[in-house]
This record gives sequence, C-alpha cells and structure tokens, in this order.
Amino acid sequence: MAHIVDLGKYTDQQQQLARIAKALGHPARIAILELLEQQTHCYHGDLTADLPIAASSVSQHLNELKDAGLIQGEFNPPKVKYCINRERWQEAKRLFGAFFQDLPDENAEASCCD
Amino acid sequence: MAHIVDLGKYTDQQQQLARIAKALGHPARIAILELLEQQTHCYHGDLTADLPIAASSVSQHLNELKDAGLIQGEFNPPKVKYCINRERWQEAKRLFGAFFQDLPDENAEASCCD
DNA sequence: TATTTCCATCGCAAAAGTACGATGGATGTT
DNA sequence: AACATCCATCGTACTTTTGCGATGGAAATA
Repeated sequence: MAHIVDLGKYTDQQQQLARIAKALGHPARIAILELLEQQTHCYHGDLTADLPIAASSVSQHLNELKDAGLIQGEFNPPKVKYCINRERWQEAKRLFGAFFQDLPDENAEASCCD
Repeated sequence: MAHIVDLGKYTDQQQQLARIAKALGHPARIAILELLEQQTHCYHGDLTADLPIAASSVSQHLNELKDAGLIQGEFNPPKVKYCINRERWQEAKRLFGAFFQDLPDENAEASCCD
C-alpha cells in the first residue's frame, strides 16, 4: 500500500514528470542515455563495456528506462539495438522545461503566505 | 555497499544530474516544488493541507529536497519558511537543458555501432 | 506556569531499488 | 549436431524509500 501512490491524488503532469525523473535518478542510467544520445553505443555489450557495473545490472537499468518510455529496443539478431525514444524525449524535454521555468522575482510584493 | 555508488565511476555531471532527478522522482516532491514555485505556500502547514499525505511524510520529502539542495528553510518563528534555492534551481535547469539537448538527426550516416 | 500550536524526528512496517552470479534461450559459427 | 556468443531473466542479499502514528521540543499565548 505504501508506494503505489493513489492515482488521482496528483495531476497527470506531476506523475509524468516524477516518472521520468525517477528513471533519471541513477548515474548509470544517465550514463546509458548519454551513450545512446551520442549514438556510438547501441548494444548491451557496448554499454556494459563502458559502465562500471555487471551485465545483468545493465539489463535492469535498460528495462527501467524502457518502462519509463525513454528508450526502445529493436531486435537486430543476434543483438538488440537500443535507441532513445525521440517522441518521449521531446516530451520529457518539454516537461522539464516547463517545470524549470524562471521563478517569479525574488522581491516581488506579496511573495508569500501573508 | 550497494547503493553508495563508488565515486569516480561516473562523472560529476552524471552524479549531479542523477542526484537532482532522484529528488524529483516522486509526485509529492514535484507538487511541493510547484507550490513553492508559485510562492503561495511556504510553510509546512500550508503544504500539508494541500497534499494527500501525512505531515510527517511532508517533513521527510522536504528533507530530501533540502538534501538535494533544491530548497532551503528559514526559521521564521514559530514556523519555518521554505523557499526554492534559486542558485541550485538555475543549475538544475542548466543541467537538464544540456541533457535534453536535441538529438543528432535520426537518419544521420554512421548513426550507430557500425 | 500551563496550554496550545507548529513541526522535526523516531520507530515501525511494507515495498521498491540496486547489484551480482547463475541459468537458459535464441542466434550464429564450426 | 556441437559449440560459442549475446543477453534477458531468475534468485538472492542488502539497502533505501515511503508512509504513518507517536513523541518531544521550541515558540507564542493565556
């Protein structure tokens, strides 16, 4: 009961953003995405070779990125080729951009909780 | 030994980004930051009133946001006034902006792992 | 001083995350 | 067919996260 946050208690945007942020919340997954972004590493083996974790751990991280929709895998026998999901990537970019918009002026009047 | 990722295995940027993303990886914390961003809710009580979780849970989330550097608290007896850490906010904006830069063209030659 | 308000922390329980080695299936090679 | 390669999944162990109620301390009020 603890962590499957009851749907409806937060907005879709909040849940979307949190979902993506959570997927980005580990340096290995950041590193994987950066490698995929450069399009120089697209295979599990390539990624494993450049990451300081075991192959099975890489698989797990790839799965989490896939579950969050940020990447997709295409079977390219005998390997699986991973790519960034461009649509989702743009969506993530948009969500974070909107979230990190400029704050109201620090010295605005009525700035807080009067 | 499990989760304190050995320093040095990932770049500072990767660790910074993952640290912030992790803090954003829960809808309650997104909601808290949005409320602080609007500067209409700055106190623990205000936040708790608008969130679907218990007061002690709000405190925990506030602590995590503070640990990640995204917010700061200022003692304003008998309450604590929370504000977004503007420096850190800009830093986060920059990091995510750089990360979500436009991808190379999908159909670029030599796109991947030849 | 006694009482109330505010909220941080503690202690608990349940769930999820992280990492690894081992297993096994699918594909390609000999 | 026998073997090797690639990698997803399983099983395990440990840590972290999440959430809550309860406790307690600090500040304002009576």
